[in-house]
Amino acid sequence: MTEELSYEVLNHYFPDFSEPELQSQILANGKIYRFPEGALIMDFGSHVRMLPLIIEGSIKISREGEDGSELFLYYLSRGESCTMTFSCCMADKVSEIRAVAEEDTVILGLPQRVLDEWMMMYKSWKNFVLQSYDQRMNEMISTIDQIAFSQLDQRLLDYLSKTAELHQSKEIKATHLQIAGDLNVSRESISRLLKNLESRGQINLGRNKIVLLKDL
Amino acid sequence: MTEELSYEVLNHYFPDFSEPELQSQILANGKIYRFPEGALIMDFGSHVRMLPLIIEGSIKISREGEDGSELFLYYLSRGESCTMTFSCCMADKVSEIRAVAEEDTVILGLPQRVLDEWMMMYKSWKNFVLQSYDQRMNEMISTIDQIAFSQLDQRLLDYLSKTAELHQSKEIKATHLQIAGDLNVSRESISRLLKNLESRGQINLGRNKIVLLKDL
DNA sequence: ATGGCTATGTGATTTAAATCACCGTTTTCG
DNA sequence: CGAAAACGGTGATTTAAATCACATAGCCAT
Repeated sequence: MTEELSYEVLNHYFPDFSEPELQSQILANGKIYRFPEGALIMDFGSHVRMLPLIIEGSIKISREGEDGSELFLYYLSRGESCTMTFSCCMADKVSEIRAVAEEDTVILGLPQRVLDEWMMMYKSWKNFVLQSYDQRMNEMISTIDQIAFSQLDQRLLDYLSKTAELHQSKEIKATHLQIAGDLNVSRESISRLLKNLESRGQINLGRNKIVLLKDL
Repeated sequence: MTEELSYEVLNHYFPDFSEPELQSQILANGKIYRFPEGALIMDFGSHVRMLPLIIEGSIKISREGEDGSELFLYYLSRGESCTMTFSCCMADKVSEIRAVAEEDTVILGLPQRVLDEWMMMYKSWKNFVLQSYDQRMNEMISTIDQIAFSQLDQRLLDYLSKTAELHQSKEIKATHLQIAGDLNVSRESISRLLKNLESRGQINLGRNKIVLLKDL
């Protein structure tokens, strides 16, 4: 959490940015930002003029319905970037999504201006951007699959395992209400399904806490 | 439907490809393919080595659930391209989606090899690719919104208006079963909702046919 | 026209999840 | 400390849509 921007940091978290010139450009133009857990990094409708690359920590991306309810889309973690933001910057549009720091998070912000220029100058930058798009596209498809084709119990299991994997821990720190919000369903449904999983020996429940037993 | 590949055709349908050199490259490397209405252009799991640009007609893109059921994602029409295919080509992966000709369709196929090269050579190509990603990303978000936040009646109305707009006609040629398939719901639900819309004076129903009155 | 598809209409029943209405328990904060 | 808020559990009821079970209507081919 005390990272300063340097060649070492850059090489460590983004080893794919291979061109030395790109590296100096990033160092020259990038700026480090820190967000404590829970901080709102970007919200629906806000203008963004900076692309965040995640150095340390992770970010939860979600979408808002008309009535203000929320839907979890995906997590971003170290070495990744926010493609939706890239789109926004390029087209100078307003954000379609909300980004909240899932843990204490350090990001490297790159100014709007350079993002497009670099596409035609540095192969590894271009590859990074295209790969990000591809990843996010696939996340979205998988989210659609879940909502359209799966029952709630499957969605819940998937959510639990994604979250456990992100934090590299079998113990998930969350309330039933938060989970229900992320999946855009009722709290009671989640409570009942969790109780069910517990009685089947798949998880242990505690206050603000869910422990996955076995491999989910 | 008798288009041959030429500068005129290219300039007409893809006026944004402004660099003369890019234009000759496209003419040199592109190949025209024709698909009759209903033809399967690409299927889940198939390998694609070509990016289709749509010259004439339109294509319906959908996603398949594990049980074989289908979900409509979006239409592509003239001047557009299939971003999902671009991703596949770049990463040499297998198709995640199905593409079916919605009408008689002419596409310009570009070989895998050139797609990436051109990104750093021609600004207008790079812009086209990034814009396509952005558009598709937004379509996906909107699909997610629909499934997650809307009731079936809203989804149906949205589907009907998208389809009417695509074909530039208030008359939609489809059976209730097809619509139900696209929305991944039961045929009976669609029949009942349509009957309802009819009784409220919003549409007229005929065999294999739905006519939108007013503006959807 | 007759018999056989395919499309549509509609009632009855079941189902997954939402909603409503409460509990008691744990945590937080004035 | 004690009150209020947050968290979690659980029954009862309602709801949107699926499913089941037919009926009827239009279309096509011999």
